[in-house]
Amino acid sequence: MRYRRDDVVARAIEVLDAHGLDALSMRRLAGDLGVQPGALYHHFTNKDELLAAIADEILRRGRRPAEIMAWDAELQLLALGLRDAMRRHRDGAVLIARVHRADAEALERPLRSALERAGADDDLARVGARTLLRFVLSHEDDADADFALGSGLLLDGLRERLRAPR
Amino acid sequence: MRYRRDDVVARAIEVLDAHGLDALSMRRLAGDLGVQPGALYHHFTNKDELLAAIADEILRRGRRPAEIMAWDAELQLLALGLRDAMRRHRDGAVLIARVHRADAEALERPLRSALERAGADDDLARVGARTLLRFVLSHEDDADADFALGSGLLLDGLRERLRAPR
DNA sequence: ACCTGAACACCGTTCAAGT
DNA sequence: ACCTGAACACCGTTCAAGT
Repeated sequence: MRYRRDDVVARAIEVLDAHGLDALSMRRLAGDLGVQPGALYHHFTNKDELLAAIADEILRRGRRPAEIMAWDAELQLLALGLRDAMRRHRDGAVLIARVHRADAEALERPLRSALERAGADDDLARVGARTLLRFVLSHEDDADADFALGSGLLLDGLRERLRAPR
Repeated sequence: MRYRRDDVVARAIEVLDAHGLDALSMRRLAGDLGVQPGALYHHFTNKDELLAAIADEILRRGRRPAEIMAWDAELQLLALGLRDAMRRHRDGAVLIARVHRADAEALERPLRSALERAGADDDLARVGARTLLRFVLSHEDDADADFALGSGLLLDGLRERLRAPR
């Protein structure tokens, strides 16, 4: 049995969906692949790197093409796309939030640049993007209506500040 | 060596502060107390219950007396108090966020009732409280200015909806 | 009421050696 | 390039038995 890195990630996502993040151990995954635990360390230097690769793949699958639209509609679309991607997998939000703690930059960038194009200064763009992102990551289990209301609150706050740009 | 539940919690908080949440294992804590691992299960049915007791104690120490004030000032004060309490301990936010996932009710209640007194309907009070709480829990490491800006965004959004209560 | 001793069923990680 | 075999240093939890 011989695998490439991508095969391992794909199988890891299957284990995640079938049994959850708690069950996704290096040993369990190795056993599932019919391979010794140590073999995984040929593909990943440690478990965190495996989890990061899983998060990448989940987000890659959920990515939508960029469009030209108003900043608040774009922000809403980005947030919804992220929510959809992470909800496609068991424990998806917990996994992505965990990886995001190690590397916040990649996920925040598109949100931040949308705010910058709307005229937000550096602080507002950075904090606005971060706040919205963390909101999305922490609302996996909420009803769609609650999600809409909560993100609406944030967008209202942002509109308030962008309406009169000093 | 004989301990009561409170002694164990107090010592657990010391281990947390000195070595972090990752190092806070049942075995490590038992060793620190000079006791066998199994002894801890006389005081707590499992590790989650120990963590919940730690979170309780941290929040209890940080609690402030209620005052009569405007709803938005009260919300701000509650958020700041929670932030202060959790920042007094290493990994405090991660710990409390984890416990909060199991029991959201207790932490959200004071925020929700402040919003209800301000005239918010059930949905707005529930979602507003939850959003603000999760914001606080996910911003442990942020600068004070970023925290103020981010919570300001949320409060603006709430004010917008409470100004014209239908 | 609180603890010991000992076990059960797991973890992540390393590394020489094999193909 | 990818894997085996085997080890190291850990986990959480249970439970009969002791004081």
